[in-house]
Amino acid sequence: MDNMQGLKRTHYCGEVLEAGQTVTVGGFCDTVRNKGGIIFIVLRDRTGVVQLTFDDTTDKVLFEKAASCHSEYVVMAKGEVRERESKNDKIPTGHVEIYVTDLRILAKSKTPPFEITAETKVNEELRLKYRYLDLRRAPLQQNLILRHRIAQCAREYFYANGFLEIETPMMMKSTPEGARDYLVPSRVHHGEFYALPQSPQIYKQLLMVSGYDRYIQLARCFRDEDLRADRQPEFTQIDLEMSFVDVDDILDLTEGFLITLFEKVMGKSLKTPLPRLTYTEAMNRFGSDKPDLRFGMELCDLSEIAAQIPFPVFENALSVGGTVRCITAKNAASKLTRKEIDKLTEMVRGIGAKGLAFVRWVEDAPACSFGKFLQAGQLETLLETAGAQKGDVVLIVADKTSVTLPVLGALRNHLGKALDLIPAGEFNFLWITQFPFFEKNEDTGEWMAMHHPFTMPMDECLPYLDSAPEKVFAKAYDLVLNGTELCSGSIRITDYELQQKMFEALGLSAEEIEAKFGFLVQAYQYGAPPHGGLGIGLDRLAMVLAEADSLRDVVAFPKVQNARELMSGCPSPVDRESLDILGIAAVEAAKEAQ
RNA sequence: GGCCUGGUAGUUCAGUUGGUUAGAACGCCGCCCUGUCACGGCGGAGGUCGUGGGUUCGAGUCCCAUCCAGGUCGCCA
Repeated sequence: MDNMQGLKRTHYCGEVLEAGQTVTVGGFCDTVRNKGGIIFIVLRDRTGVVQLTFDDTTDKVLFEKAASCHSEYVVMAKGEVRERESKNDKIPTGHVEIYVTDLRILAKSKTPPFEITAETKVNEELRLKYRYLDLRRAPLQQNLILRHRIAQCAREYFYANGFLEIETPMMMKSTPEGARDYLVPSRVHHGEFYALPQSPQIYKQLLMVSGYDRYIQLARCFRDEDLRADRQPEFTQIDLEMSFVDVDDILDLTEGFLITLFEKVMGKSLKTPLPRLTYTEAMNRFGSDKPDLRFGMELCDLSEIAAQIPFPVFENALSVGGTVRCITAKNAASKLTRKEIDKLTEMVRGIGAKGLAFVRWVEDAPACSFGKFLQAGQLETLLETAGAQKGDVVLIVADKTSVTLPVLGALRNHLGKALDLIPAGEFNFLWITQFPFFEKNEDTGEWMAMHHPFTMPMDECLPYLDSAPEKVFAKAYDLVLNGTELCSGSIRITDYELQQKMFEALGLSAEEIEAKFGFLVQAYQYGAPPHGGLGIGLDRLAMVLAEADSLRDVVAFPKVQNARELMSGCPSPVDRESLDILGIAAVEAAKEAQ
């Protein structure tokens, strides 16, 4: 094995070089093409590739060394840049090569378990086990570089706007509301636990009480809940909080960041102001509080005409105060065959609907799943209300409003993908505002806080706090990008009396308030400026901007669905002694699993 | 916890109604080749068919259980 004594890297592989330069590069051997009398080695680093060339006319020892190189060997090479005899237009450095005079093999490599190529069909499980090799692939490197640039842009923008970066604790008090906490046992206090933060929420609010006025942190957050493609148990938020602001101030400043981000990182301009929909409007029009606005297919209310039709499904829904609504898939009759609609029915049953009624308008005779209940003219009225024409398919859900809207929303998303309605390369932001303050638990009939209990109700809703919870809306807002919830925030309650009232409205006893939030409630009695903030999901933002399908593509070392990390295998059992120190009894099941 | 999908050389896949020695491509190893760049030519090695049971004269194939991975519902104030 060689060392790099006497060599100093002068260039990255992806830099475009000029003939005549003497350069030194380092990287991984991508491919080694040995033609017998001439050897080409494609050398790769995070910036790109460059071709190293050797021939056997000058230095036999050097040539033999080049011949001994294999994929993923780590080498440094010094040589003279020259124009290629045969150029390759497909790569940026394809017109030059480095004619090597000094080659150092710095590390050999076993044959990797899969080929390190940009495009890959290799099973993700294997790639995650060898994550450090997968991360050598250009697409993942590009994603992590993009993520870095987003983070850099965020820091620069918010620093320039007077924000201070302040770290908040990773070990904090467990608060049983909301998501499940990851717990950290205390060695000093057996039987007591820290929690990893689900978000720095409480601390950043206290920083406002302390007068720091504008705070930002790229905050690691932890939630012990099941994973999804867009949910990892640990993630990063661009977390901020500001004093002396109301909703619009925060939205405007955030939009300013997005404009800068798109200009600097994506090289695109962003149209602002971003659209703002109230929660109610978003639910009614798109069946979702995070609608994807890259395509239409809005929901349509058919309740009025449905009330005239003696179809038991409609009658049942309307009789319990429900609703009948539809979406219309334009020109989809040929794709959405009867069989396909059956599949959709199966799908909506899986998410809570009892079924799916439809009108499939092929040729001159619309086929209607409830045709035998129709009287003359009713189908025409229904189709007209739905805005349907020949070739369209109208998909109808009749149920409680709380079922109908989200089911149609999910169906809309499904069809958007299935019918290829979503344009590529488009970034569609919108704000969702005026969230309901409370939501009713369908089973118990109790009103629960939709957001955390420090969220400020809208000023005009304050009179209804006790009398009409359904009329109370929150100074809370979400940012949505292409159907993904990117961030969430609110104006916080700073008034002690109002905070007490909120806790009471949520059914918390004085003892519970004191035990859970005593320190916070106390803090707010010493003068709290009005404040609010939000947290932007850095991982999700990177995922959408990278046009990746999963957070795993923008997180260096992600966890899989069961929250395991396949490379290291964590979580893992610990020895008896470690548990004893922490005062934790061994789990029999864990022993048996050994 | 529920539902759906998948697991066969290092990798990606094929494998007929259950029937001889489980195939291909890429990768890997060896030899040849002075302009390759998806290099080429010749030759070669490489398999506990996820695991454990069962049915059968006979199981990659059928049945049961289980593990792993992905998606999704519940869950995520």
